[in-house]
Amino acid sequence: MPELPEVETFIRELAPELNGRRITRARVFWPGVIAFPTDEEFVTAIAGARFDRFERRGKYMLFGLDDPRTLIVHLRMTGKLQLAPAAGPPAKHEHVILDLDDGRNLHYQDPRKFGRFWLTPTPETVLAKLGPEPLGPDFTPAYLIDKLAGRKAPIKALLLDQRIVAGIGNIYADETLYRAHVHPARPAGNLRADEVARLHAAAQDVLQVAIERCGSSLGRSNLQNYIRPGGEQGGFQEEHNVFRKTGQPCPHCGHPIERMVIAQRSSHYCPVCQPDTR
DNA sequence: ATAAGGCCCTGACCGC
DNA sequence: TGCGGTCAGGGCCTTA
Repeated sequence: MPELPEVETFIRELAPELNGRRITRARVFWPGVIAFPTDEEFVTAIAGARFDRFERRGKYMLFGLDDPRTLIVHLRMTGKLQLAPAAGPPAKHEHVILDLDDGRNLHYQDPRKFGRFWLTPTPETVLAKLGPEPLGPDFTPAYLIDKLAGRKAPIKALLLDQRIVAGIGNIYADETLYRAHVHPARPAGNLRADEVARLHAAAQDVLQVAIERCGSSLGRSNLQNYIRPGGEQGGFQEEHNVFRKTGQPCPHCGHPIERMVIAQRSSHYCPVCQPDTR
């Protein structure tokens, strides 16, 4: 599932390919994917625009056009952008195709149909509720201590809350908690300051290395698997310690990794290295 | 304000 | 082999 490192990889790898390219035609095969404006308006309005800016905010991709507008894409669970030579009819689960002026197509595929596109001159309205970037200057230990203070929700749930910090999903929340030796179910407000500081550092370390490894490719099927825009896999799954490793030995102590559900999400942790001190 | 649960989606997987 | 039930989960919504 695409989280911050995967989305960052998409942007980094698409930017040099798309920069300066003009969209000659847009096709939408499932209207629900266009969150704003309507799908018909989207198709008309984006034709002729040229890509010239590329950013990421949390798990959102921002494609700036050569006018005040920005194309925003969120892949949610199973969305994929792939750059390929123009082909014939749309593949299965293909919801958007942008024809480029170099003869290639930008394909959007999403089996679960959770991902969304926005075309807007005011991207801040889409991104308004997001917390700070976890690798940016506003995400400090003091900030995190303040945001968690008094909260009774499990720390895992708050790491997933994009209003607190933007870009962490289920994979990197579990890996962060493991690295910080914090049990996922502990009430966030009960964490000591040094534990929150460890979480802050662990989140930054995990995300930084995951970006260097171009994200995590895993999943039970090719459909769900995260694939980079040119078709290559990421590499960080080889460095996962706990995520989807239930029953396998903890890399540190050897105790079997356990699984529990928190905030309706699977959580994987080592009960020895991440003691439950609730 | 916070916490918890439901919803959207569909392919994979499991048990019979 | 076929079939029904369950699971996966990001963001948004409703409820308490």
